[in-house]
Amino acid sequence: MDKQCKINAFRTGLAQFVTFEEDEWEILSQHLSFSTLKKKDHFVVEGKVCDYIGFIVQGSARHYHVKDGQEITGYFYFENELVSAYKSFLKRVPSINFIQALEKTELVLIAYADLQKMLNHPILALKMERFGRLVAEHHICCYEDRVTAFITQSPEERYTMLEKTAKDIFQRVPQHFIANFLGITPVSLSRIRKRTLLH
Amino acid sequence: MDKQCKINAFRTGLAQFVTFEEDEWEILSQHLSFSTLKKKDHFVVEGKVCDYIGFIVQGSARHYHVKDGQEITGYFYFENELVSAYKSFLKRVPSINFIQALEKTELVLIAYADLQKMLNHPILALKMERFGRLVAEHHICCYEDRVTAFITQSPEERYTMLEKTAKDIFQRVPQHFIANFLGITPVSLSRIRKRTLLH
DNA sequence: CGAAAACGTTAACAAAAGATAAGGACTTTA
DNA sequence: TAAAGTCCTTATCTTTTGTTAACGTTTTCG
Repeated sequence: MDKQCKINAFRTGLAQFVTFEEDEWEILSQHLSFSTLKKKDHFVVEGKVCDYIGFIVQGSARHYHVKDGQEITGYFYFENELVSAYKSFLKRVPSINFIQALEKTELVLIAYADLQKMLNHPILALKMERFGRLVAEHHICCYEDRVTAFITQSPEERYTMLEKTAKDIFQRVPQHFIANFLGITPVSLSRIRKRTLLH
Repeated sequence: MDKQCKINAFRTGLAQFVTFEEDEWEILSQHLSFSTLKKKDHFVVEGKVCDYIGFIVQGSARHYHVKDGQEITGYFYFENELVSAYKSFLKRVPSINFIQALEKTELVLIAYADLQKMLNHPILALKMERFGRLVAEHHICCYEDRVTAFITQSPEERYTMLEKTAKDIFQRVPQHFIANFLGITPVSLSRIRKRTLLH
């Protein structure tokens, strides 16, 4: 996949937050880099500071923790979404988790240092601040829903909801990752699926 | 409690995100309003759009959902913290939960319309965008930890962690609210406490 | 002050989830 | 292509949690 194609996809994807004018885009696009992850390559590893925000042009990834030698998947990322270990990226602290490609994945990257430059660039600053704010606000809304689900719903209800709102995820992601995402074990998810099939 | 005292507390509290210069503060402070909630007064109710972000000068509040006629407490707010139903506030949609004062609570408020004015004010815009971004980023980091706890920890581990990192909460908040916050029933929390006392 | 409400604990039972292991189907890869 | 690995299901057993209800204490409020 060539760079221009990736850049175009990125620009289109950003439009849900902010639209950049030609002169702005000129500058911004000079601060981008590109990456292709093979399946199982890592975008971030535990213990290292995450230096990039990535935009997924094609492919997917998962976010996971290692606890007692076991991997626990906490989140998925798909096309046209931003991916990063935000706390690590924003606070410059070592990541407590991994982010790994689920398949061959094409990314557009913004490095932390470049982002800071743009936030201090006279022409770009205001729009970049707004962009950052809107992205962060978007994530807050997603997180609100996710925490609400853990607080107010049973595992079975969370499964049913996921099945209703993002059925395709079951075609793209191994079921035991989804179980982790729902906060239960793979065995338990298998039981819930059987149980809910028979009403 | 008089206004000037509240304004000062607010300015100090904001310093963790952004510091405003005199001329900026001059403008910003004209867009503030003030409120005192009695115990059990609501800051937001389900079904209504949340029109304010509040800064708690004194007091505390809880965030709760009503499901099957039962209240489920999802979060607490204390002094020097911002409180709002963010998704409702940011996206202008009806809130799906309530926010209620746990005791007499003194607030400094920013109305949505005023915030928008400031975000478009030539002098304030950049700093307000940054302020908004940093607040949102701060919340993202909090949410990351909270979701991680649900994914990787058992209820007992979440209780132990809370007891270690925020012991004072048990003195300020009824235990059955904390149970909800941990994602379990009050009866279950009572059992966990007994169990963990005997090592 | 006194009645009502709120709160935490405990008990008993049912339901659900975790842990472990085994088996079969499907992929990957050497 | 054969072997190894991955993945999902199922079964069994244990542990934990949910549900409901009762009890005593404390707090709230008319």
